[in-house]
Amino acid sequence: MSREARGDETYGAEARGQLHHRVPDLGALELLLAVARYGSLGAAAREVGITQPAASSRIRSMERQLGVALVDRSPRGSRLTDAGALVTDWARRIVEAAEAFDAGAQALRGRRDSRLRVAASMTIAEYLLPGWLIALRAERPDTAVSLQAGNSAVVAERLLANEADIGFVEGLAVPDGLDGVVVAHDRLAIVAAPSHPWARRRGPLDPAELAATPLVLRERGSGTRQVLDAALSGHGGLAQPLLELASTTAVKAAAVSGAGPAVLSELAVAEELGSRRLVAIPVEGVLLRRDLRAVWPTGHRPTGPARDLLSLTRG
Amino acid sequence: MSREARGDETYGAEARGQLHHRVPDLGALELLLAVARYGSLGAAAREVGITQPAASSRIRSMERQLGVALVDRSPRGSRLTDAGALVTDWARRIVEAAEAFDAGAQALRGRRDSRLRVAASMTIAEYLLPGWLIALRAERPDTAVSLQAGNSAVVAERLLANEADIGFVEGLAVPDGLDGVVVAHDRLAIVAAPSHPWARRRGPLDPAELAATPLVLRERGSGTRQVLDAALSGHGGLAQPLLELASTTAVKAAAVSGAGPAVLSELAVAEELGSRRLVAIPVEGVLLRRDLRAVWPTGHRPTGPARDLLSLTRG
DNA sequence: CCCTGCTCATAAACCCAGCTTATGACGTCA
DNA sequence: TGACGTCATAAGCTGGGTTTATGAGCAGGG
Repeated sequence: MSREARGDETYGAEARGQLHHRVPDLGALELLLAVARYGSLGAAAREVGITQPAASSRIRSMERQLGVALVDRSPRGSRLTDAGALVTDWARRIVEAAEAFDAGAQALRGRRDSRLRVAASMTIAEYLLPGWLIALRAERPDTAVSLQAGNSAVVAERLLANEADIGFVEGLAVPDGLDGVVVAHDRLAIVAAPSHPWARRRGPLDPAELAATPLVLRERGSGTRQVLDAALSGHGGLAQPLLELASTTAVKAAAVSGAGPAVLSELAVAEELGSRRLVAIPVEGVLLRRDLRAVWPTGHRPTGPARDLLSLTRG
Repeated sequence: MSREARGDETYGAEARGQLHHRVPDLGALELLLAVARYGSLGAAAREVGITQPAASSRIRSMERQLGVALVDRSPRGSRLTDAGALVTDWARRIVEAAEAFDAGAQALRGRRDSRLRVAASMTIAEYLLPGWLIALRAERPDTAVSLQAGNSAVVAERLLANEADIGFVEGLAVPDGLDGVVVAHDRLAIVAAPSHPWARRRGPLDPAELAATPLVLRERGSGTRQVLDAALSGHGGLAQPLLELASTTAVKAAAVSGAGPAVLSELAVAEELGSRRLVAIPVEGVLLRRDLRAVWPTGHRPTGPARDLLSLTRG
């Protein structure tokens, strides 16, 4: 019983999880980007390593799938239609996410004998490192990178055992035995669904009010939770949480669906803020800021590839 | 001559454009997310509408492809490994980009008889609208949306001809015959590669210095170019551009590769700023801000689905 | 203690999407 | 008019991902 195409009048909860039926696969999207760059199906085909008929057929089936003409064919080449340009822009974002995935996955697989061995905390590995690795690949294409993710203690241990060349940690202090520099900041953002009353406030929130309000939070012991506890200890301490969830994603989902205000790393909610699925609530006079640092064993400043990476993260 | 797997020691310029050989396809990524949610291969399989053996095989081949164990199998279910959790986070970003693509593409295809007909400027259609459509689908799953992208004049024309129910424009003024409200702001950002001297400045840039410096820009007549011209007209006017390029993407690429400072919508460079592939240069005393407005024919405040959408964009 | 029910793995057969090669039609330009 | 570029069409092959059928391992209850 093959799954047949449903009519598309309605998408309930089931819509999620069937995306690959309605979104062209990565190969097709890469092909589309190549067509945009080269203005020719044949040239694009060459670029992605297939033949011209294959490219022609693939673009055509993508147009059928989307129900939109993407390309204006002419004997002198092919240009994107207006709709095609828009689709290509959206496609580019998928491909960029795939590049980040690839860079990260490659490092994750990288064996211990890589030229550059990185140890990083979860937040950094998740949000920042892929971008850095892409930049590094652009500048030094032959640097093989391996990545080990873990908390500050793990990072320190790896560095001190000379099993990593450079580390990245988030936290209030630099672990013993390590030197470091701040490479970025991770502010905690108070976020709520746009429908929440806080989203309509004129002025910033009072710290005491924040502390007194039940929030959606990560469980006790998580990094963000620690920073929040510390910041609000002088304002009466944190109220009983509204929800305690195990993952950043779960917290985000709860906030988006309107369960209540949540506190999350700015890095984690950047996209939701941009599209206004969430709104940031300013708070007055509390420092919800956490330093992200590159670290190395005291006295052993990074050299070689590690230095290349470090210089990327600081500009 | 089949393309055989190259050794992966080195990736030069050719790495781009072969992503789909190293990144699992969307179906596999969705399956992985489902495994993360349900903690079971079989349940995940059911969720995405395939059988358990298919899921098992697919996860296994994904692990082979990435060279990393993603899932810890046990007779009581399956949990992600540490590496698997990281991979899943990266995968989620691809899937989210695919959701935005899908929401946009669906609207692009939508016929004129859709319940909600939207006309939007390019910047808004490209960056903001997909997120809004996802949110709208979450709240009103049965609202069929159609999208027409075009400049302010096109948007106005559609609205006045009653061929669109709501419009979105970017620009200095509201077109004649329309009413509107500001739903977001689009600041122009001065950006440069982290290696550029401006990235190391202590203080903000002087407007006159900005005006006097050759920049990488969109061609004359583009929206961002107009705003920039207007803002700097009082400071000696814009210098001869360093490069004039036809697309936002091309400008971004030039800036990232270090050609020189560029001026782009904040929306267009948010991701690059996050990963520090580009750095924003603050400028003093110039208003590089552009309002993004929802608009409708004077006197015809949006009702029904259009009103739902409008309320999403404003909170 | 064994049975039932959950888990995941393996094996064999099948199907179709996308590939290649070969060819053709259409425009443009010298 | 002929050469070169474009894209389209047709026929045949291949392989990845699917299905069904089956088995093995572990947990908990009668």
